[in-house]
Amino acid sequence: MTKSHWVGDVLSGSHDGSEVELKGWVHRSRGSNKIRFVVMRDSTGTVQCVIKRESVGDQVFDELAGALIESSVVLRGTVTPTDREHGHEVQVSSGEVIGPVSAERPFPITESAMAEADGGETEFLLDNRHLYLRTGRMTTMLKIRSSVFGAVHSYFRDRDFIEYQAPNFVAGAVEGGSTLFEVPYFGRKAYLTQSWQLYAEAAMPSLERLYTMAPSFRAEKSRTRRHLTEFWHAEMEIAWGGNADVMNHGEALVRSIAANLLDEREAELSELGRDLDLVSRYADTTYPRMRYDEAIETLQGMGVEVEWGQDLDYSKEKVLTQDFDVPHFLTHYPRIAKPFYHRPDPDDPKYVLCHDLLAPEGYGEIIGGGERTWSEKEILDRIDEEGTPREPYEFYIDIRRYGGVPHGGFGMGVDRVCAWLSGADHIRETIPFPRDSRRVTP
RNA sequence: GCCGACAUAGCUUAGUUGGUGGAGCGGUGGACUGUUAAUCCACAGGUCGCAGGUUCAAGUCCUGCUGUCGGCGCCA
Repeated sequence: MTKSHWVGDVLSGSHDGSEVELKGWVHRSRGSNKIRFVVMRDSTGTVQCVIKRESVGDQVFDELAGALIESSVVLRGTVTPTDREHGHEVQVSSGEVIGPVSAERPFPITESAMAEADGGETEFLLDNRHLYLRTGRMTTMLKIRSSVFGAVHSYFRDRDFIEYQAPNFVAGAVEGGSTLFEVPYFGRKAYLTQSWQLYAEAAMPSLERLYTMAPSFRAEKSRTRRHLTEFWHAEMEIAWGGNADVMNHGEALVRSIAANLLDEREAELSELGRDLDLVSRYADTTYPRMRYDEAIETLQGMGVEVEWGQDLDYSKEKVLTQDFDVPHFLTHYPRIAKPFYHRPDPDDPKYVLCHDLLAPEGYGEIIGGGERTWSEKEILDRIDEEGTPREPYEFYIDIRRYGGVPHGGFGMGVDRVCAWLSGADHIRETIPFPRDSRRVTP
């Protein structure tokens, strides 16, 4: 039952002049009662198949002519090169419908639904996400997504990082408590994890270089093109490394993802209308680093009202990044703006050793990371200074009690990187079944 | 949590100062031997989101509700 031939190979000319058996779905169908053109789709592309009544006989012709859009079919025939639009066609000699589509319930996603969406997403398409997945745009995006995921794994594995898994049910928060999803847990309360980080630090003394790519959950009621409540988080942690080491990995990772996309998915990027020169620039250029103070001065110089000590919200980020043509690192935030696990800068403890990587074109923050507070005294001071209770973090503090070492790591929003590199209008376009504050179905 | 917009056929939509809701796509039937979102003819398909109100009369005006979309705060 496996497939012997693929549409992509027909299109590339590998099967010119030979017999093929194509298995796929009817993308479009048109014709007369003597000749029928079925544009067949499989995961590798679409090809026009020509069915003539005189060649296949009445029974086969009528069966295939009656196959509505998205019916699954098998078509056998000879591949012929052609000057017409597709370059290659299949002259069908036989075939059959495998999974019909009934006229009472035709495939609901029509040209009009697609045309209006234009890469964006209507309520209708979100409601019919399970069917929208098989359209050209989503298929292309999912291939790009797969390459991004593959590039992340390759980057870390090529550098001897160990992939390491943390639990998804957790007892405490990494970020602010208000963004936690609470779930019933046998009469107690548990939460869905927001980050792998705290549990990764526990394995840092064991593995020294570790990474993961896993979902994180944040109950933010954010309704923006950059937010999901369930998003894919690529995180890493290294022992014996400081802020700059971590940042170097962040930059190298993002650049290798861009380079890999150009290598593997140039055609798909072009299909989405992405400017390949931009992606090349993201792969080839060094990402500048700017201290928080410098960013504040720049913003103030632009007339933006911002005070030292404030975290930079998206409106500020947007102004700051509008002139950037590559991602920029922002480093050394004031310690009052960041949580306790960020290590204060020994040169000036007003600041912490951290960094955010801001993507250009308004795609926002794609990486957040830094050096961890690693001595027992320092971590206890910072927890108390924040007014955070110690109890839930005892296991985390223990890591410092038994041979603490300098270490650090970052988290990268994989879906955001997909959105940015593909030029998507909305992060939702990059994930099969997006989850946000108002939608958990389908 | 806050601000804004929208809701008409399966889809995309038109609908004027309030006066018997139209079209394109998709579907059905028919015509057509090379179509490219095929074309042409015909047909079917509507609780105008829900509930009230104003009016002789509401898709249209008012109020409430629901849902969705966009944005902010927060973040990756």
